[in-house]
Amino acid sequence: MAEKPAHEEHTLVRRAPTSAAELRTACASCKLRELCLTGMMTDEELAGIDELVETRRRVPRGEVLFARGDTFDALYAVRTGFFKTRIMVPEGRDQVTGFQMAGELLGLDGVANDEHEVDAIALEDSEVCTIPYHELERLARVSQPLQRQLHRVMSREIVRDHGVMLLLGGMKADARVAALLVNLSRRFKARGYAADQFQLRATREEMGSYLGLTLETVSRAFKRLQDSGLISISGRETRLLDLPRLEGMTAPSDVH
Amino acid sequence: MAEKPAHEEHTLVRRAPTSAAELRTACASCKLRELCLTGMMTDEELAGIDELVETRRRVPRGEVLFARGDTFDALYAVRTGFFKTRIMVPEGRDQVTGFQMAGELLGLDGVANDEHEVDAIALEDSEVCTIPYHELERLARVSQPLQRQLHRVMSREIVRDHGVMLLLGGMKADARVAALLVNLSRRFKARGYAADQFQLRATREEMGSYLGLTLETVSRAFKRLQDSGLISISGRETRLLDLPRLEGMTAPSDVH
DNA sequence: TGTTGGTATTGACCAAGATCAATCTTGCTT
DNA sequence: AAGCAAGATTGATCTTGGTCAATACCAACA
Repeated sequence: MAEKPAHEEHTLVRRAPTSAAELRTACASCKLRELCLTGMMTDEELAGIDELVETRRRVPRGEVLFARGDTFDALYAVRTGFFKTRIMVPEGRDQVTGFQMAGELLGLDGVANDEHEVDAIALEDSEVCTIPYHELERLARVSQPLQRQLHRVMSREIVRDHGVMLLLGGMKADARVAALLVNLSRRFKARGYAADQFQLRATREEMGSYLGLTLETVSRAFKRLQDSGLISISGRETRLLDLPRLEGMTAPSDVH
Repeated sequence: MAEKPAHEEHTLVRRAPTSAAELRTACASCKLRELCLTGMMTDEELAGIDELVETRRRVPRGEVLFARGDTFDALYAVRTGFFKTRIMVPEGRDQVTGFQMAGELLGLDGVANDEHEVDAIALEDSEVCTIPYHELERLARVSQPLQRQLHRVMSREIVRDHGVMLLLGGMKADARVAALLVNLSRRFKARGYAADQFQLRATREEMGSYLGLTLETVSRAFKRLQDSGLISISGRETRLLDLPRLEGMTAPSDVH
């Protein structure tokens, strides 16, 4: 996973000339908008937002979109592809804090201290919309629906993290893995993809890091789920054979 | 811990008549304001905010400030006291998602879906400021500094949750307990209290639930920390004898 | 086509922490 | 002051998942 040479390209790529036609496909015409920042906004309200998205940017697989310590000045909306965010802890292993797919927002952690707190890395060739943050705040002062939506998105991130805390705090290995699969499934479904079949972009190690497990335990959990006929896996291709039962597993155990 | 009769009082208490003199002690004169929502704002900016805080409300120990499912219409700033938030999972044990002390904000999780996602419970007799959320949004559209601060506070919550995920994902029992103590210490210090001596309001069970451990393990971890001379405890009174070493322990272990 | 490096599986062993259970404290209530 | 209940401590097992290590798989590439 070559992550070294990517980072310097930032400014280069960000301002790369884009055809006018391409730029026209901003929020107003974006298929993902109801998942993204402008959800719930009427067409008139959207009209003024069109120029919000400065430009798009390609992020090849393995490359860093932003890194911890980078000064924060923009959010990124995933247009296509798949990302992970992670925290590098000095002297130790890093930890994955989340996976992001099309229509989801990256970078909200940077608002707190004007610098990013995590690294964001593409797990497959991806494309993001760059949303200049000061511009966004300015518009959010003008447009109440946009303000509303921004706050909702931030709050949703908080709620999501609570879910992960629940998972890490109380669930057993198999339940954690099942919870991740169910979660991905729901998100794919919300985007119009199949709920019961998708590509797993993360490695065992990345999933383990996210779930608070070792890669071996993740591997064994997958095996157990397979043996009980709940899922089937070949390569990256993952199939959820019994979604209801998988969902049933994700109830936190009686621990504590 | 009697949590039953509290809840119905909500509306009663919220609108309880407050003396005009008391109401004057709003954000502008609040000693906690630099920690709270209006931090970084100049006095002129604050002038218009004075009437933001609708009223204050007492919450006796053990009582519920808001519960999961309550419709969300206000944030609460802790003025004095100590709270926990928890998620009740049906059929199972609940999990503590955070502890909140004076100057900290409660209820941000409610923005996402217009209803609260967690229960907030006072761990000691407390007092909160009620901040009507629509009013806050309105003001945030007018005042850029307030908008800024609101976003920062939300982002900080996200970053904080990442810290907990790190803790739950990778640290051993003793390190988790040490991390909690260090965290409380820093927050007390930021509020002008002693960094190395304070009252632990949470029970072993509550701390365990927050840390993803059983109460027995928390108890044993405390013992080990005491035996190594890092802390001393008598009743609720907790003393941190070697803060640097405690901080040193909180590095996530090499697990995973 | 074979080599290589990253990824995944599988097994044997071990340790941290959960579980079960028996006191011991502490703070309230009457 | 006595009695009680909630909380805390401590000990004896048991289980889960971490650790170490060997091997298998698979795609990119020379």
